Amino acid sequence: MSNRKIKTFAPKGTRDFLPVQMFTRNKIINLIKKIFEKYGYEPLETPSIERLDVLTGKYGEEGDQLIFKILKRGTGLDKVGVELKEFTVTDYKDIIDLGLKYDLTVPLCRVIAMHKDKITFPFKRYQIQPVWRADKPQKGRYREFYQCDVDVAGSSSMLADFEIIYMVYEILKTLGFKNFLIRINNRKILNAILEHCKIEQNKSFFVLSAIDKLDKIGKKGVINELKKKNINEKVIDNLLEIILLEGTFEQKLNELGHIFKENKIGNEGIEELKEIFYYLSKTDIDSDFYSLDLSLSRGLEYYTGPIYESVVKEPKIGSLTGGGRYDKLIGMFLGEDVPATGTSLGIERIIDVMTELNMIPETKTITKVLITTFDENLKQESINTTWKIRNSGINAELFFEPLRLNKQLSYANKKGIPFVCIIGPDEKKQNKVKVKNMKTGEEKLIENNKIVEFIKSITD
RNA sequence: GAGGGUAUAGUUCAGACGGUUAGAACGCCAGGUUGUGGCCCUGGAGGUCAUGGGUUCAAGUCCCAUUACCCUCCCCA
Repeated sequence: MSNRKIKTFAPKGTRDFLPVQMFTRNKIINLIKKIFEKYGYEPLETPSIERLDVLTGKYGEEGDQLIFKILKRGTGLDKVGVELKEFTVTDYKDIIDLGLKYDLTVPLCRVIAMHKDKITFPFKRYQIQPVWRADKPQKGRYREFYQCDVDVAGSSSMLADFEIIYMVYEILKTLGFKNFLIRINNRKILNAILEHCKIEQNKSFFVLSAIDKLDKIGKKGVINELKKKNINEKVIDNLLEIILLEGTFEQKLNELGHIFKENKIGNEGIEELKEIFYYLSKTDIDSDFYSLDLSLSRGLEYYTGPIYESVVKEPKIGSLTGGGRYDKLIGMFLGEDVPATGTSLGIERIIDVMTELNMIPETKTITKVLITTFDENLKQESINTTWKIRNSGINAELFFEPLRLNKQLSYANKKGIPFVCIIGPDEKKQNKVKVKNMKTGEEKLIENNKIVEFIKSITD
């Protein structure tokens, strides 16, 4: 053995998930999967890596920079000691051809374009996989994290958007969230507002991202931000007056209707939201859980219609889920537009928030029984009993080394295994197994041929 | 891309003005109990004080650089 140690640290923005953490992760993921499947959504997985041109140009300039890019084989740049004389990169494609996937929506679009003949539309799929962002990590933000997407492609119906929003509600509710808000808006309405306020196309991105910060930096903050971008004060006033419209969604939408008058895009957006809100109002969801929020814009460039995200007030961590309609994105791969809508659930953030709010009871182990090994002579007895219990479908662990009993019991105790089987000479003589309840300390001698039945009865 | 913080045992952290064998808690190992865990008691292992350089008679402590991680902004799940 070498006494040299490799310094251990996880790369920034990444984490190891130890068994105790995996239990809660799996629990949450399984619950989410079950709900997706209940609504008729089916699983999909795609590779970690994609061709770079599949990824770029979908997330905006900022997003493109955050894609992890992979050095092409054969550039020589991955070798040490090789002189690369007069090596000039004129195009990143010369040295990079692949990237790690940045989200699950773009790969979905690629899949739809590639396998259109095998897919029945509307295509309702869910996908739970890690994605990577070359970001600077901070609270609630990682460089490798799981996303969990549900989308429906091939339907323009607002029922699809409504169904997605309802699923988000059901998932958060089922996970135990009490206070959250699903904010809903529409890109068409935002575009109409920008048009109405006569904001130039090239400034629309800045304006939208400033407005999006409304609940974070307040009205004054937004005004400052917009002034910095040389937006005329009159325009700012006009803009904020609309964004800050008050009242129920109906009142807001009607007011927007008056403002837009003949604006076709704007009116389309209004009609879409009216439909979604109508469906929502007919459900069991308390209206406190969703609202029309005209300041919501969402960063990704590809959204074309209704957009939505869910947030919690405490702790401050950004959004838990986010999504919207993207009717043009698949067309970038296929050549013909396929309407689509969907959302992404941030599993990491959901878990972080649930942990911070103490919403997750700790699971120490999922093993129900430890079978101790008394000595070499009785080893086979323990093996037999272990397999008998396992074959009945109960999680059981066999202690391999015939160490002193206190070691074996201490192990069960530390791991939190609730029951222990002891098979020593006394038990063997009587053809019995001693079963100890680690919580109460109670012990019972059970007939060998009744052991499975007994374990079943106490572990249910 | 801009700014701030931190780096000492497996882990979380102490180490006033630089001064002799670097500490605690938890965890780990052994024993107290060779058929009984948790609690308690006793003992033990474990640190080139992130790396490299500098100042000094003397550096974990002061200075510089490097690296890593954390946090804030931008942006996002």
